[in-house]
Amino acid sequence: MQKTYDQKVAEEKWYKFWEVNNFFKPQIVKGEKPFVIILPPPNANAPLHFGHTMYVIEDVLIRYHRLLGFPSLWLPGADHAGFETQFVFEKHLTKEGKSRFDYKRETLYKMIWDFVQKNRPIMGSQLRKLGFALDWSRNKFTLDEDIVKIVHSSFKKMYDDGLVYRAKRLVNYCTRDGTSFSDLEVVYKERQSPLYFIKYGPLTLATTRPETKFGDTGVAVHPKDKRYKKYIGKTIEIETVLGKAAIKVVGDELVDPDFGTGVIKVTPAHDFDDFEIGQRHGLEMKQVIGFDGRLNKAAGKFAHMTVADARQAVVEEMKKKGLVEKIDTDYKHRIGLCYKCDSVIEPLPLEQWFIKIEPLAKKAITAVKTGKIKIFPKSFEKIYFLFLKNIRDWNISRQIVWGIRIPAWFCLDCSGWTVTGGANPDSCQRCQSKKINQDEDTFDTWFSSAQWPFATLKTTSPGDFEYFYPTTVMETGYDILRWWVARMVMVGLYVTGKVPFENIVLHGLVKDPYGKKMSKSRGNIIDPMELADEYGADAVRMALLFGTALGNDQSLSYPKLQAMRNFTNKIWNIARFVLGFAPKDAKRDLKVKHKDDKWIRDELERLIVRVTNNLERYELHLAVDEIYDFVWHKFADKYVEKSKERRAEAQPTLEYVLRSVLVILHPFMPFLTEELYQKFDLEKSIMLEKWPT
RNA sequence: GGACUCGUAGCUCAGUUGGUUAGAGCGUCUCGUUUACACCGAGGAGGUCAGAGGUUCGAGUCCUCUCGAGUCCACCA
Repeated sequence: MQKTYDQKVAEEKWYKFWEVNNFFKPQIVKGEKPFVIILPPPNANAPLHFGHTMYVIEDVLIRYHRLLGFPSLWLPGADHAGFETQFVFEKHLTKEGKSRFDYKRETLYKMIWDFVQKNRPIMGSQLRKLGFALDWSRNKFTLDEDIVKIVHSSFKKMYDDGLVYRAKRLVNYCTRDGTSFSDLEVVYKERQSPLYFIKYGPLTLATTRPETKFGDTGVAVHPKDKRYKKYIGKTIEIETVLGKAAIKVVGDELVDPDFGTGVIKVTPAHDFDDFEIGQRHGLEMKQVIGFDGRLNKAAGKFAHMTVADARQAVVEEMKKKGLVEKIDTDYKHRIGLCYKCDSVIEPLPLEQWFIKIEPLAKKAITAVKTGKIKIFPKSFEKIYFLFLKNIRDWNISRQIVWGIRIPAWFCLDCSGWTVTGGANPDSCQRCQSKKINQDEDTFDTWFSSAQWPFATLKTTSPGDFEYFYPTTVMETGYDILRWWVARMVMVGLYVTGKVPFENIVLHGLVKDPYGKKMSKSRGNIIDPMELADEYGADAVRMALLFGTALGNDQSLSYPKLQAMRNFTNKIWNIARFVLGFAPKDAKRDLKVKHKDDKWIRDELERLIVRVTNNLERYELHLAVDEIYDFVWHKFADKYVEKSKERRAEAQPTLEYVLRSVLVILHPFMPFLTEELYQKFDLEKSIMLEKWPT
């Protein structure tokens, strides 16, 4: 045996070997329960980041269950990640002096598609580099045609069941570019603008936007504000520039009693906070600014003015009527600007698709309460329940191109909608008019990813869904428990009638060595692939598991990486010692007589029990700790040392323990263990071994 | 503002349902150049488990409060 372990050679050699021999493909055995994990699909737009290395937990579970003899499937895929991908792509366009508005919808979509396809092989090779036992023959993408079909049909089912409705929701709209923008695209800047103190009947309120007052449908104060408590729930008479009006006063926590006078006007159609307040108190939404950036006829004589002109005109008129108490000209606040043209972003109400989520949420709560789904660590159940109990209807429309287009057609004649399972209708379902246009919007990315467990299995091999669904474990970061995991439960239950997975396993975040979140803007991103090159994939895997309890965050630790690299070296050298002994000299007497042999075999037995128990509870860090301690301090330091005095007699035990250790360690360190296992000349892969009991 | 997590040896973190002298890795100190390994071995030092109070025969582990760190949500993915 070589003096040192060459991890690079081993990593490439064995992954190819496993893949070529189809070891990652499960053998379907009817009647036998399979073990199934669907890989949380990484965003297809970028290489893997450190968060993705936590997939190692899934790999350990998959490899462990394969050794136990379960037909085990780990299904890979990629997510189109709507907003984020389009945003990243536009940054590339900007570098070339272009923007998304230079292209037609279809062209833009195709360009992003190509951009994403270019990245996908990189991602694939990275997942391989880390040794992940993924069944590549079942690889899926959220925009695969067959997946899209399923997403469409789920939407249709919801629509037919009356779970889908249209409602207005505010979007960031640039009236100059004539389009809406995602939050990522809005640039917030500090601006100085006059703060007007305006008389509203008995009250005085402060606002920077007097021109939107025609859209006011309420006045809000803090519910505990003693000054105004008596007005809450009452309707007050106010004098306005357009004459007398009546308006309701509501109490809402959102109001800051210390700001201005502690009274704000509520304009649900033109302010995000006001929209929230309006929703809570059932206030009407009255649009006064149009998509052309001008006031509409609700503004009376101010109609057709631009927002800026109207503001001045309204203030002048108010001054004349004595409605302006004072003007604070020093007021500074953050204002949203269009990242492209620097215009002020106008929050405007746009009709969008919503899903009535409460009935689905109730079933998702029950699934966990009754134990059909278990959450590890259990403490996350609280968050899960809290989210589902307070859930609000799900807005699934997105005003972007990169995504699955919503299969709904609007009729210009009867204003009705025709929703299909994807097919293009030739006429309106309601009035048979041919004048129909498909909705421009695409689905929220989470709407498709919420269907991932069944959408994937329904579109791989025939019979897959019936055999592998419900899946066994959904393992992912706790940060997307609500956005993704809870929604998978809801939509999965709704569409298939079954839970999408039986266990939810949540891991924590990987932060930089100083405990800070890794992010591009901080510039503290560490490439996991570089570390895998330096320390070896096995060591990186172990370092991620060692010493971090499930669900807890960890800071990347170089000492830990070193320790695990040293551990690989230790095992390599134990093997060198054990296998370096000429086998012909060994007494093949398997009867254990010596107390040392008995001791180490007992210890091994105990280790197996503990590791097995810890794996069953998803306590991987404890399993790793047990193995580390056994291998280094019991096997190497004690048994191997003492065996030197009676080498021939100890040889069978040395070999036996080493081989068992390799099998136990294989889920954690697949490359090293395969490399060493091969030295036993057993002419098979360690992946075909049995988990010792 | 709401919720959650964390605060245990110099550093990074473990410590299942409360139960004997609180553990690991790294670092540190002493010794050791024994042919598996210096990416090593033998041994040692180091903690009033953030603070205060409470429940209990017994608390790092449960409850309350205080202080500190971080994350999520409140707008969005």
